[in-house]
Amino acid sequence: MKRTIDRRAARTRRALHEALIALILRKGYEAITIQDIIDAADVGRSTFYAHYTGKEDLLRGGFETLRSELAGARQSASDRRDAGPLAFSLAMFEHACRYKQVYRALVGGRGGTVAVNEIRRVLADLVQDELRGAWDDKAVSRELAVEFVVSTFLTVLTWLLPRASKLTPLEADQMFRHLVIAGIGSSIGSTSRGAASSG
Amino acid sequence: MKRTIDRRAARTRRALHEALIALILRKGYEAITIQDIIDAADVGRSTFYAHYTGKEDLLRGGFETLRSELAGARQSASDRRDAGPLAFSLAMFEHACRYKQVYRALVGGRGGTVAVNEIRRVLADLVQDELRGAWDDKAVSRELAVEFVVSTFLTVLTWLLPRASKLTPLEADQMFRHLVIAGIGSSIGSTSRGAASSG
DNA sequence: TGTGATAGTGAACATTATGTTCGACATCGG
DNA sequence: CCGATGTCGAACATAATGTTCACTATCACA
Repeated sequence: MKRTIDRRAARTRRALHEALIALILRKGYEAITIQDIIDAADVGRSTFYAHYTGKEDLLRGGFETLRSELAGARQSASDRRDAGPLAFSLAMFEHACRYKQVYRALVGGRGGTVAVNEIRRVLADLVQDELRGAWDDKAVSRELAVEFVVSTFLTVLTWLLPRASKLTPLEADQMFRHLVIAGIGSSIGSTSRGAASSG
Repeated sequence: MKRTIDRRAARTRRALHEALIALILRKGYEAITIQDIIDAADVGRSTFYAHYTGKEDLLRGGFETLRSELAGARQSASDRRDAGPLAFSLAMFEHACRYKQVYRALVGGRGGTVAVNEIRRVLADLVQDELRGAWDDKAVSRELAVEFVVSTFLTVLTWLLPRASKLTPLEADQMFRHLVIAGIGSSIGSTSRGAASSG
């Protein structure tokens, strides 16, 4: 079988991904058509479909790099032992800060669904790893906790992106951790019955 | 001007909404075309566009009833004063439980984006109301807190729906409150830093 | 019950995007 | 150099969208 990828194929794929990003920045994900992409990438129509099944497929492919970057960041963080649990978050906020433009274009518009779902999956895998072996709760299953962590992260991220003029990744990370670990119980004065009284 | 809606118009709109729900249950939101809808509703094509700008618009319209139902439920709950803050959640879980089929079809598939966003908006308004006047936190703004509550609610809901064979709305509500108010701090070695190093 | 206003019909049309096919050509790796 | 593989690009089939228009049905109201 073929082990190494043909240069031409690699070139084509790279061109397509770059074109996609450029287009996302220019007009947002949703408005992009296949025609736009292959024009920008200077690639034949049939060639496109030889590689990807559609816009969505192409976008998804672009997240492989993110996945490995994050995995690496998390690894080194947990090696240094300076981040405690949820070590991924700071790395992710930093990543988002660096590629802010792309993130905003992806997450902002409502076309972001595909992208957000993909990010969600990448994160879910990471969090799953981190919570493994350190879970002790009768009220909430670990699966749900993973979803909770991921969705809170994304909430903070998408809330931040349109306003992230001066917020540093570190501050963002602190807000995230505050919410995820302590909830908002300390911030609403009212006493709630039965809510936090599990155990 | 016209205050009361013409019977014919009302009839048409109702037919369209019913058709949409039926179709959502049968084949999922995303796969539905305008043609499907007007066939099922037995309505002329031009008539459809005289009332709605598209599928999405039609769907959105259907949430007006949800909005008022929830507002009512929340009102009576806060009248009885038996729910503390976040009074909406139990009502919403009950609503979701009653219309489980529809919710599953809407939230489950990835076509659910439009629906989920709409639910998100309805909820955000409610939560906004409930958190008004009772917010005291330096670390997290109220706006973000609203987003946090809503997204946590939706996380619990979407996590529950595919498995909600035996969960009661009350139990769901407790999980939700636990997460939102106390976070997961008590379940992981929150301040410890060795907890996550599983490898 | 008649009448003007309003709503609905449905086929035709323009438009836009998708995804496939195929013969000819280019480039790769060996 | 050669066979395998990738690319081109135009043509095609398909499918959905949204608009138009002349005609018909129904409504609200006097």
